[in-house]
Amino acid sequence: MVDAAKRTRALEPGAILYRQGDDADGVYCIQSGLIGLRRVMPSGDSALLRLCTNGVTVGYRGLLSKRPHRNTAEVLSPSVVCFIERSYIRRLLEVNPHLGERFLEHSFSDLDETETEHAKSMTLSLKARFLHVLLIFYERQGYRDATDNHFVELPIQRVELASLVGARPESISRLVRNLEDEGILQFDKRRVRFRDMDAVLRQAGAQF
Amino acid sequence: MVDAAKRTRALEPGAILYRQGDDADGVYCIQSGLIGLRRVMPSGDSALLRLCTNGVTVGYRGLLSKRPHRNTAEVLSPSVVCFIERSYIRRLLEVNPHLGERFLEHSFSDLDETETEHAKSMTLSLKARFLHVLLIFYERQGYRDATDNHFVELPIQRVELASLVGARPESISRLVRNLEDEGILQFDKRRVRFRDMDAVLRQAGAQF
DNA sequence: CGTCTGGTTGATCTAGATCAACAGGAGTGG
DNA sequence: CCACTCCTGTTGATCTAGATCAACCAGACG
Repeated sequence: MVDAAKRTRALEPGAILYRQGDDADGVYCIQSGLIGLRRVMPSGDSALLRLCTNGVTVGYRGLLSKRPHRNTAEVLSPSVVCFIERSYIRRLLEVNPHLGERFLEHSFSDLDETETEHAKSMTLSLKARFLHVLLIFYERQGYRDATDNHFVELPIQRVELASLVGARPESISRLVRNLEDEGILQFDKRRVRFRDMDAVLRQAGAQF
Repeated sequence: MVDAAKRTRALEPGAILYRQGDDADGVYCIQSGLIGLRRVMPSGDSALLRLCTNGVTVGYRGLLSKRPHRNTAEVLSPSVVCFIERSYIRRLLEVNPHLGERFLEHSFSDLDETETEHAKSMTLSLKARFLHVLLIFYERQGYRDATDNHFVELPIQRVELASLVGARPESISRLVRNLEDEGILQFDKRRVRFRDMDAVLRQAGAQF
């Protein structure tokens, strides 16, 4: 019964959970890894709207609003994802009226995040926004080495990084170069070292 | 009883329903007019995130999530607004469990709108975004004259128009001039005439 | 009248886009 | 093992949308 309703899979980057425009047939609970929600515009270019990690559920909006998914959910780094069927969610909702509130909270937090991102994209420079995403990754995945230096391994490619802040990959390249020249960051492939955390916080607009 | 819990007022532009950071003490139901939700960034500059009109309720997120309001709700054109007290909403929620779902739907639609705006701000040009807001106003308030020309009366000032698309007022001025020179729009103070609706739709990115 | 507020205009500057070339792997296939 | 192509990222040269700064203008209003 539960076996039929729940399915857990390991997925590689590039895999698609659902596509913008599809009807929702369940929700996806992210056990580990990184999922990106992407919106493709009629013009053809796309924006990476949100990143989702451990413990986050995606696809619930399409399901509960009974409308097609507005975004495409795409695996960005190797992930383990649990799919839960529509019918099973329905039963859960009947049995546990509390669950509805949980979804409401989830929706509120998504709304918060999206509003904040939108406000930032309207007011902050590319540099500030880029530093902001680096800091978010650092918060989630960051670590320190023996000599207490701050590091993160970025889980996504440059193109995705660019699409996340609404820029072109070339601009990210140049920005990275500047930041290295300023001596506040150091990049080695996907590994980032924060050489001057204060400068980073300052230039990010210091909302941390 | 109800008199104490509900209060309807007429408000002039500039009035504030609640401020970003305030605790929520109720929700505001907009009977008529135009309310803007604004986010002020730590840097000091602000973005107009959303416009709300007839029949829309604002402030419910702060109330239901028991967190301070994230945005400031400000009257943009003369409005009639009904305030409903927290305690009253609570009672309604107990009596009518259906109301929770209504809020969930509302949150979903806010989320939809914000995501779409965010995606647009990341991919579309200022011109396209500006035309888009003009079209939204036209959808809501537009009319036609005797000879079937399309018109709207913009309910807000240039500064707000600018803040809505994340631009400076000067840029809006110049953009308006261009659009007039191209002959697709004509502005007289706050009245806009659509001289070539097809061109407008085309240049807006045609998501209508 | 002056002063204020909202809007326009001009001159200039710059962040970021665009276009094009190139470089380093990582496969893949002979 | 080498040659080939694909894929991601970097770099250079150039272009342009939009910001910035400053002046100015018209209407409202005391």
